[in-house]
Amino acid sequence: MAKDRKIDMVILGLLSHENLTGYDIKKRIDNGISFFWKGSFGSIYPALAAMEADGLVAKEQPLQKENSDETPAQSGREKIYYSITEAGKKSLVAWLEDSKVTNDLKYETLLKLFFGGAVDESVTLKTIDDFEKDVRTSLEILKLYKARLSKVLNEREHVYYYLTVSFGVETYEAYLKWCAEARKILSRNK
Amino acid sequence: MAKDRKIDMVILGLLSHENLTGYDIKKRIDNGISFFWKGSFGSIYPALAAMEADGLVAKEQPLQKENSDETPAQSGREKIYYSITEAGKKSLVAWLEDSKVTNDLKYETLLKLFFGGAVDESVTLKTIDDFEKDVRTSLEILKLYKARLSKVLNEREHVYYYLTVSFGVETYEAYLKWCAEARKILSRNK
DNA sequence: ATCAGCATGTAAGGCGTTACATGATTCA
DNA sequence: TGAATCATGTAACGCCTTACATGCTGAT
Repeated sequence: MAKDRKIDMVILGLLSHENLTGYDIKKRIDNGISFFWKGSFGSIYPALAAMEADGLVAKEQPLQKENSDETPAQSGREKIYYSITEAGKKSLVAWLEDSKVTNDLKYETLLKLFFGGAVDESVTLKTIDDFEKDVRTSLEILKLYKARLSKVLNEREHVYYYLTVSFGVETYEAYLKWCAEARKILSRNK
Repeated sequence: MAKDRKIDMVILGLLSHENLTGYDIKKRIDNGISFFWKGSFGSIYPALAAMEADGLVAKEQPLQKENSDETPAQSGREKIYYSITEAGKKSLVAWLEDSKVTNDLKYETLLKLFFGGAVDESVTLKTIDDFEKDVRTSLEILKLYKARLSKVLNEREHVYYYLTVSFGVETYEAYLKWCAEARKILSRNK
């Protein structure tokens, strides 16, 4: 009930660095933070519209094309850049300073594991293998990011990105450790 | 769009062990698997009703009270036990065997960290401290569970529960390790 | 020429939360 | 007597996903 759309904060946070289009925002989410947050066009565009109405973001005036004497429209899909307003910055800071957080985790993998008693052990082992494969792939990418970022840690802006990636590496390595243990225990009990 | 209500599987999984009321189901979720899955009454009761209509679960005939000559109703809130049907078991197994899983993680803590550049470092350090406090509390409980369960690992039914708890312990310990690292890096850059 | 990627948006509908309504029983 | 816990359910509403609609641009 309480207005709680976190996607708003993601957008404001990204816009606090640079002006972006809705499409850009989607790419930033997918490439940078997708391992702990997701967002779809169906949530981004409506959020941008709502926040513009609330004065938290503003459409950037596109540069006037000099060699056009007619109406500036007529083009189909044109980029719309958004910027964060002062009110938007205040809203972002208020959220950052609010100590209330909800970390909402839904591991379907663990759910399947928890109810593994209803099927043959091989089914559960397959679930673990699939999970492990995904984790290995993601972990490699995260490690690349981490290595790259560790070289520019002196620049303050990169520290926060580095720390989230580092979080990913730590948890994913814990996942792998657990996968090995789980496989051992399940095999032992055969 | 595709019918994908995971709460159904949680309920079917729990009912595959024993007959339960909606209230019991809520308690099982809260006490046993809340660190990787959540469920509210507002989702449990409608799911039970829908699954009963679909023949996946059935209302258990409550035992007839012997010393009641009148209509068996008249009592206000009476427990309603549900059992899993054969169709329900099939549905549960089909889900367990389906290799498609989605682990949906939303860490608001990491989101706040990622955008920490917009506020003073002390704010971000506070976010980390709060997170760490929660993790420590939960970890202690998980460790108790793990110790208790490790003693009954020979009984097959406990293995799956043990493994999910073990997952929790591994990841929570990784969280703590990360908290220490994060604090160090943030302080260093002051 | 056609496909992938760029780009913005809407529509339908599922899923889930919070708050509310109701009432019994147990315990301090 | 009053609070907490047990117990079932509904109502309102918010958030998000998926699929669809539309069309440009650049590379193969």
